[in-house]
Amino acid sequence: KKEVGLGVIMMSMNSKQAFSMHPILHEPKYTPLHSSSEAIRRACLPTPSLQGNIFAGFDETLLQRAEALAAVDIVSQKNHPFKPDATYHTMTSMTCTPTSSSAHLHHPSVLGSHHHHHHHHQPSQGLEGDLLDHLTPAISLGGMAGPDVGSSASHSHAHMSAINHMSHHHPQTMNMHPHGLASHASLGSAGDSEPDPRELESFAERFKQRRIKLGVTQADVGSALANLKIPGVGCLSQSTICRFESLTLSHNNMVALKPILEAWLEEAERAQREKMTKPEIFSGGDKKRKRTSIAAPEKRSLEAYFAVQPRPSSEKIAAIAEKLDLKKNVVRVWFCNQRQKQKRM
DNA sequence: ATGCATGAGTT
DNA sequence: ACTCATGCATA
Repeated sequence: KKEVGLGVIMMSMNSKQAFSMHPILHEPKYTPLHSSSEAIRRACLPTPSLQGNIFAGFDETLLQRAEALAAVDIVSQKNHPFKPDATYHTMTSMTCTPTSSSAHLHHPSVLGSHHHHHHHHQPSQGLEGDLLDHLTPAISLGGMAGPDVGSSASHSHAHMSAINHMSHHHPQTMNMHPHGLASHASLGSAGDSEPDPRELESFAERFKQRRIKLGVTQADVGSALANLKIPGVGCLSQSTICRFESLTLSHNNMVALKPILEAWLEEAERAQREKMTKPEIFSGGDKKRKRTSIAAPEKRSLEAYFAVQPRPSSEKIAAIAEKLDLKKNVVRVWFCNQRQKQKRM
């Protein structure tokens, strides 16, 4: 896999923007593909095909039932005086974050690739699914302490990450390629990879432990990645580092990030002396985005709907939104995020 | 540590 | 309009 193949692969794929990216800054990208197997995953999920038919007919009924289910406990009074949702985005102007200087450089994705077929979990039903399972408590290392580490927390930087991305081919048809990232050590196997969750799990744990030992915060790691100058890698947020450590990322995402964080770790340990904080470039004021908060009762209803139909149609979303007095977009995004959540490791 | 959101790339 | 990788804002 590796880059060589890339060109070829890309071309074969769809033409379009194989090399997409922005003109200028761009980044090389190699890793590829992701999975595609969305379809596969879907198939694995419970209630595959039937849903369509069944639900199609009873839609409304089901919705009501789901809601009733969800409302069971709240039944009586549930009037919310104020509006639950409020999507206030305050970000007026501009779209992107101001901070980063440059215009946009987005290019996101790192991704990984492929495979997957893991089917996991049980979607719904049990309801919620709350996830917090893991063992590790929270640690929260509050301060870090370490060497210098600026700790400063705030940095802003917008996004710039850039890692690579690619595309892939048709979902079901093929599997694509592997990502090129290195890593595969063992076993050879033909080409690619082994996703091995075990190793990822142990690496994540080791990573966290060594990071703490170095006295570096998750945010510091994220911004320090840019200093590594790895081809398409820019910095990452504290959120992403946190998710990596707690394994709350998709398997592909974990696989793609591992080599990067591994590289940082080595470098950081080698140069234990200065890693510095990034110069924060703050550009002045920004407008902060306000986070929408969905109230508990509404959330319960959404969960009930999700258990019945994780992928509601646009019309259903609209109906749900109206019923719960939430904006349609908020409901749509909630479902997207919920689906993404069940795919995490 | 997580909830809600954005955006590129696909479908 | 969706999926995925990510991030800001926040609990």
